[in-house]
Amino acid sequence: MAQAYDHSTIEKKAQEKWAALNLSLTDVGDENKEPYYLLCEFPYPSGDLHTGHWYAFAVTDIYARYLRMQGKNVLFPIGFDAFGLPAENAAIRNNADPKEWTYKNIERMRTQLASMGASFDWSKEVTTADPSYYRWTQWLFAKLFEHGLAYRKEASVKWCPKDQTVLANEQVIDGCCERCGTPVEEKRLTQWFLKITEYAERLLADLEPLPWREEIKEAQRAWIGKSEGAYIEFPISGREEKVKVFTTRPDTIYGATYVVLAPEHFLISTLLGVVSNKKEVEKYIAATTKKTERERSENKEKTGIKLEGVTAINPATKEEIPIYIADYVLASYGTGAVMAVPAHDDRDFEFAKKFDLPIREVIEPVTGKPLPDEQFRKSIVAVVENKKTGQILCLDWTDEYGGVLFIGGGLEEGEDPAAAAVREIKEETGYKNLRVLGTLGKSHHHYYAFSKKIARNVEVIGVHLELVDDERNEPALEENEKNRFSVLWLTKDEAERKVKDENHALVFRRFIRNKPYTGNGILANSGTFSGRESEEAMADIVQAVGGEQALQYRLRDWLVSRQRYWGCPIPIVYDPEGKPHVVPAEHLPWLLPTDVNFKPTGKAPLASSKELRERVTKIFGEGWTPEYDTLDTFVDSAWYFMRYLDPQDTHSFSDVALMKKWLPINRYSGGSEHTTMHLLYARFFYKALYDLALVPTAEPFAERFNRGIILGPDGAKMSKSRGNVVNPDDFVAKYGADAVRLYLAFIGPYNEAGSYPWNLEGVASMRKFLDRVVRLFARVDKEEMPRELARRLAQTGAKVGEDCKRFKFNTALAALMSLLNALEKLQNVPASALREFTLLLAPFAPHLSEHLWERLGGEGSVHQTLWPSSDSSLFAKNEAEIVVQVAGRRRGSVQLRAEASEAEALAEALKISAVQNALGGKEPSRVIYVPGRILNLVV
RNA sequence: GCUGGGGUGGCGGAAUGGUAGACGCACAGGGCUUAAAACCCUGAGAGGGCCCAAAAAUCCUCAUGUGAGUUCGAGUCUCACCCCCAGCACCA
Repeated sequence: MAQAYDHSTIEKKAQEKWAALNLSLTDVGDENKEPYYLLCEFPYPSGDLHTGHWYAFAVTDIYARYLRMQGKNVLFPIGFDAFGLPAENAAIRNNADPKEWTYKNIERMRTQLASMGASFDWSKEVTTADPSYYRWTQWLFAKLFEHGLAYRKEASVKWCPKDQTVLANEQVIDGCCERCGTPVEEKRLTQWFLKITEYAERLLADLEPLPWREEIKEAQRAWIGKSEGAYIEFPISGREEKVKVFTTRPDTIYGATYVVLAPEHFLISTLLGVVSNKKEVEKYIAATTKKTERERSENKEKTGIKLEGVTAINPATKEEIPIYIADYVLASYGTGAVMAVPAHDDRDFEFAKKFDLPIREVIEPVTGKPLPDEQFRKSIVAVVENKKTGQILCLDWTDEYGGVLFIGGGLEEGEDPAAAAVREIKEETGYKNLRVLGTLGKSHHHYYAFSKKIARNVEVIGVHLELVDDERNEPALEENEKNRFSVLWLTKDEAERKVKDENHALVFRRFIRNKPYTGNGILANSGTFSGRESEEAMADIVQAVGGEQALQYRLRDWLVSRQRYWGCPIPIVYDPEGKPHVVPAEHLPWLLPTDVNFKPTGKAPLASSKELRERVTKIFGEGWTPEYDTLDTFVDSAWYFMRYLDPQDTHSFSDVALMKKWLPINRYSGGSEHTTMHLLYARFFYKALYDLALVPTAEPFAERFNRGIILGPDGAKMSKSRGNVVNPDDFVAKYGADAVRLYLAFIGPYNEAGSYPWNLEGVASMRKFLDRVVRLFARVDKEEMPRELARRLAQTGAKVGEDCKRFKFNTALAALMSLLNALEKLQNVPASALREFTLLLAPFAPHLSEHLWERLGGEGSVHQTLWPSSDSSLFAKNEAEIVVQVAGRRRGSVQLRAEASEAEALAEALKISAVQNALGGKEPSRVIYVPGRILNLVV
């Protein structure tokens, strides 16, 4: 074999050595070294280590090893997120014990994780399915319950009919179960919730100062989904009840021409007594509640039904307006009821069109910015449609300020806008037969008419017309309008693209695209508020209609009940009256019973346990009953990083002093798929504990890095069905773990969530690099280190260190490769240079580096040695290549002393013939000189 | 649709406003070899000019999605547009 070393022997030996030296064992009480807590998301013990695991753990391990060489006391723990569905599903399939399945997998994964050379501190291992762990999950749940942060309510929940369980909102993707893809159903059950909504504002605000990548923060913000608005009550005519709505646009209330309730709205049952179309309404509600979430959102065609015989009163206009029920209003957001303003909301507009409801414009859009000395004028913009060809009539203005516009023109004193539109069209195009389809409310347009050199403030009325036939006269153009434009018929798409004028575009959008105006503007038809700016008047309007300013969040409380077996039992028992009580601490861990039937029956598996019922009776008395649900596994993983500090603690979930010392976590490395769920839950949980004075800081993670994903060699996501799954073990066997680590580090930047195809030649090329390193070591000699080489090593050391800090392992490795290229060119390779090279390589290829370290006669382990400190005097260069540019283009370069003066540099530069050529005999009019870098001669 | 992140060779990717394409893959030519593999050396963004001819060096032009702008100098900053990816999405 042409490989220069035997990786299996070397790797085995190195791992044994590290184990004997307790290399990755962290003394968390150490007071001498600076603590650094490096956390990886812990794996689910699915049984086999795949490429994703390697990418997650082996690459982060590089950083752990680097930090140790920086003299840091590094805590780099690992554990298993061991509760969850796959174990239970496997158990159902094989009629086995989920516990056995899980622990067998954990055993297997421990060996596999060790094989990558990851320097985890196994003494801190945590397994969420261990009673010694979940005892504290239960304890923490009890704390939340005692402080009102865990509560029970009957709620409409997402139910997966296949897995026979309730799901969290987050586990529903496009209306389907995240795990099995089955469309979810709605079910009303009494469930446990954690009050994450109470922390919405702080989860949002505390995100701001965190130095995380914007995409991570933005995803969390979107998930929390804050909006500012107001609650406003709409009285129901002749009744006590009121419809309370949430709106972000109280300024549009004068345009609210109906009210809509969600089908689940609590008022409906009362109102059903008085409506005259009770049967139809009930039918509609039955039909919509039967629909799955998916069906509701898939079919965006608006449906709904009017409540006949009852009306609401618009508190602003005092008008009676109809009440509808429609499933486009969500019961779970705001108040489950909305005031509909069809003129200024897309959804209400669509609904109003379908049910033929009045559309009242109360916002006049404003385009352009007010200018000094404006001339006021009234005008029209006419959008003429030829329904036969689907084209729109436009004018192409040929003068220099022109462009494509619709027909526009001034309104004569007292003239009807529609009539003015017809007149303008005739004058400018000659078309005779037009039908007016509709007109729009006013908008305002500020602009500067260059051709006339005046600023204008135009009040525009949009008119929509249809061309009846092609009959046409000569246009009746005024003298100054002749030859200044041509008539143009454009398709709708062309017209949309070519008509740039903002105000014209508004009219087009409204008539042709059938979209309402949803922006701000000047209030109209709004009583005493008419004429004011919509944004500015908002607060006054809320006050005038007796509303209250309010915030709403998209985030819902966290549903944590699961009707599954393999999870942490909820530590709750019910007294004979059915009131919940927490299981007292002395009875924790509240063990998961083993005498259960976990075949999916639609009932919680724990309900089949005789032992659990007897346990409750025995401890609490006759008539007491257990809670049968288990906790969402996201609860288990919301606090595991605290347990790592003190995993065997039997008195507390973690140690106060250690938490104070080690939290917040310095850097949390994980996958982008956990940005919204796990990361948000963990932040919430931590904040709740902070408020109970159980943890020392308000945020758990100082830094968060999302890594990317490794794709198959074909550039597609790895999947068994595609047959593009790469098994890292094959590569480890052939090229060694070090080569695989190197390849994953080199594949792309680790500090961003990109996606990188696995190159089948990649690992081999890394092995080639390592083989070259080994061959280089055969050429070691005792020469003194030349200064130039010492500098090169120092520079590389600094570069590699910097890149490691930024998780840019790809460029760190590139620097090492360049260094190797340079070393290979040397006649004599000094041992001291090889020693330093080994140190720089150690975090990346830990096994081989250990071997080479021994060959060089190094003491102890290379991984216990400090990173080479660089002598800063080495960085001072005495000579530098100065690039010479003429007018910003490179024309050559000169070698100069670093401190050379501009005059010296210029003199040298002028000797270059290419520079002379480019100057063309002229003297440079200006010289820019950046010492040590560049000399730019401007002609 | 909204929000965020991107767009650089055949590919993965590099570049504090200062030599664009580091480093590597794939590729081509050469060496070693009976031969192949392995290994080593060399080349390479595209185009052009120079030349009897070929090769190399040197030289010139064009090149970081498109178009404009700021600057002595732009992959990097500003504006507009196009495209890709991710998150959210009937959230009032």
